[in-house]
Formats: sequence, structure tokens, C-alpha cells
Amino acid sequence: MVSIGRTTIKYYRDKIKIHQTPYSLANVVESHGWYSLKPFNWDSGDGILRSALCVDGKPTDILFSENNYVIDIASTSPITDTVRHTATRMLCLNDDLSDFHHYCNSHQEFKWIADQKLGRMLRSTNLWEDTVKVLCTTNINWSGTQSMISSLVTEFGEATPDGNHTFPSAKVIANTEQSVIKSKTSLGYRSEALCDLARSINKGHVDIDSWDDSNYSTEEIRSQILALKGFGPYAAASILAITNRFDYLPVDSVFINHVANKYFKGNKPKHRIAEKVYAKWDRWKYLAYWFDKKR
DNA sequence: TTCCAGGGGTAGA
DNA sequence: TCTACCCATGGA
Repeated sequence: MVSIGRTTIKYYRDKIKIHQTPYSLANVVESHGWYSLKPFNWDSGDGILRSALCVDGKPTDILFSENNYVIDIASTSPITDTVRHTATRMLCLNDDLSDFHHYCNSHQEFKWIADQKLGRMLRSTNLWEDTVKVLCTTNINWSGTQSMISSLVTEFGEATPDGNHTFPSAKVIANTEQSVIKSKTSLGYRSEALCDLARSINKGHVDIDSWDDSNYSTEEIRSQILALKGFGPYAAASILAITNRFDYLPVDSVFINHVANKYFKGNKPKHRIAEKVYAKWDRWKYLAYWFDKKR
């Protein structure tokens, strides 16, 4: 129980044991910028990750922490198998990147990645939320992305018991006029792509959750993403990485600047030339670039 | 005021 | 397939 003012918020608790070890919640959370986008809230001091989701239609706060390879979950709704499945997906608890780590072990400068079993990328409560967040990273600086997501969540999400908001569902966005979204957020021209995607999902024309399904080939999923308005090669590579498919590089201004500074003496190469830097990493190109940028 | 950012779409070559 | 140009938004 947590008391706030005169109200008491009840938290249900559960644990999930992590089998793919070593594992560090902080490493997963800080694997990319998602933790600074609502409804995520990351307290690096306490090691607590907060988010929000709907459980059986009820807006719910959810908190994660880690202790000795066990994830502690606290939730304002009862912790069902669906919640446990969502937590497992978000925190990459079952992800096996042993093949990537095998690659890393064969390159001395990347051995530290294998030693710490890095490469797991924090995911949102569902792939729709991840996909919209990727859309909001296109042609904008990071503070703009934060602003767009913040306005989407607070304007169109549902309030949770503990003061957070859920990420708005595709159904909510599909049933909202594009002009309203454009006026209440700073998505600008991206609002058309957002509404198109939401309506396609709502009508059943796009089954976004199937992208998490390993039965589809990477090429099949990439084709589906590229067919969406507003989603190009950068967005496709980013979404694929979130579904554990690291074959493609997210070629954006950050990528080009990184490659230019590290491999081309500050001269910006053409995209096709820049991508060749990581060609030897085969299906792990995205992660190779990501960690090469960090080292 | 101008530039440009964790790009994408389109027309034309 | 590649290139040039335009798109809207807001922070620096």
C-alpha cells in the first residue's frame, strides 16, 4: 500500500526470475533513449523503472526493479499472465543474443559486450507504442521527440491511479480527428502518418503485433513497415531492432556523423558507403554500430 | 532570423 | 538506383 494525501494506492506485487544472465536492468533501460519518453520514468538512483498500461481496460501503474537476477513487479492492477508477458517483453527477459555475443568474442574491441551480455533494448508496453515513438524521432531533435510523446500521452492517454498516463491506444488515435491531434501535439506533418497507421490497425489492415512474431521473415516485416506512410529505411531499421532483428542500420544524421568522424576523417560519406563500415557484422549490424558508437 | 534535427516522399535523370 | 528538392515544427 502507498498512501498519497488522503488516498491509498494498492500495489500488487510479483517476481520474475531472469534466466538469461548476466542481466542488468539499468543496462537494458539505458540501452537507448526510450526511458526518457513518457509514460516511462527511470529513477537511476533507486533503480526503479515506471510506466503505465491498460490491464483489462483499466489504466495501471507498473514499476520494475531488479535484485539478484529477479525482477520485482509492482502494479496497481492484479498481475495477470498478460502483465507478466508484457514485462518479459519490455525488459527483454527471455532474449537470447548468444550468437551476437559469439561475434563480439571474435573481435577483441567488442569483447566487453559479450562479457556483460549487452544488446537487449528496452521496449514499450506494446509495439504500437514503440512504432509511434520511432515515428516521432524522424527529422526532429531529441527534445522535440520528448515534447511530441509527452503531449500525445498527456492529451490522449488515460490517467492512472498514481498520476501517470497510459500511452494512447491505436483505437483512441484512430477515432480522433487528425486536426485535433495536430492542434494538441507538436507532431506537425507526422500527425497524418500517425492517424493513417492507427486507422490501418483499427481496421485490421495492419497487424502490428505480428511483427513480434518470429514466424515472419525480417524482409516481410520490413516491407510492411516501408509500405506505411511516413516510415522509411531509418524507421524500419529502428522498429526491426526493437523486435530483435538487427540486420539493418538506422541511417540518420547521428549515424552519418558518427561514421564520418570515426572512419572518414570528418567527411560525411554517402549513405551506401557509410553502411559498408558495418557490412561484416551480417545480421548484427545495428548492434555493432550501436556499441561502436559507445566505445 | 536562420539553421537543422535520431527523415520521408516524390519527381526526374 | 541515385539525386535534388520540398515537407512542418521548434529549439538553439
